[in-house]
Amino acid sequence: MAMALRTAVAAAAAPRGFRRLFSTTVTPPFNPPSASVAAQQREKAEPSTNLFVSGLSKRTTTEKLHEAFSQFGEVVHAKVVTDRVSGYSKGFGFVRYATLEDAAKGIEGMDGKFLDGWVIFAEYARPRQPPTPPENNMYPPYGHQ
DNA sequence: AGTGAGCGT
Repeated sequence: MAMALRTAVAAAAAPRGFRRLFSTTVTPPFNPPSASVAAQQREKAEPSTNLFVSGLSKRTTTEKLHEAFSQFGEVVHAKVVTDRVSGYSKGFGFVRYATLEDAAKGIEGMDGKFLDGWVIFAEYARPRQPPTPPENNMYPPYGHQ
């Protein structure tokens, strides 16, 4: 009985080692851009009229942001993100141009430039979160089925 | 906070 058991254990362990040998010969599948949403969030967003501006001075206001980016196109909306309770700037903001061409010129003209003594970064903003959460909160979370 | 990478009350 003891020998049969040891044989069974050895037979079960062997195939795992072979699988590793064969797995190295498998060609890795191509990874489309839509493979991982989380990884895509770390990459630069595709061209948009909306711009994400970071590296701002804490003293830079929405008006200053609007007027600085207006030199390179028609700004339809600009906003410095501030803390709701303290009211202080978080050091970044958003600028929306009227057209994609203006947005491109805005990046070319403002990215890496100085604003209020700080080097700012202008890039295309990522699409925002779903603005309309579905009505699926009527029932308590983690509740039983 | 005097904060210093980030994606919005």
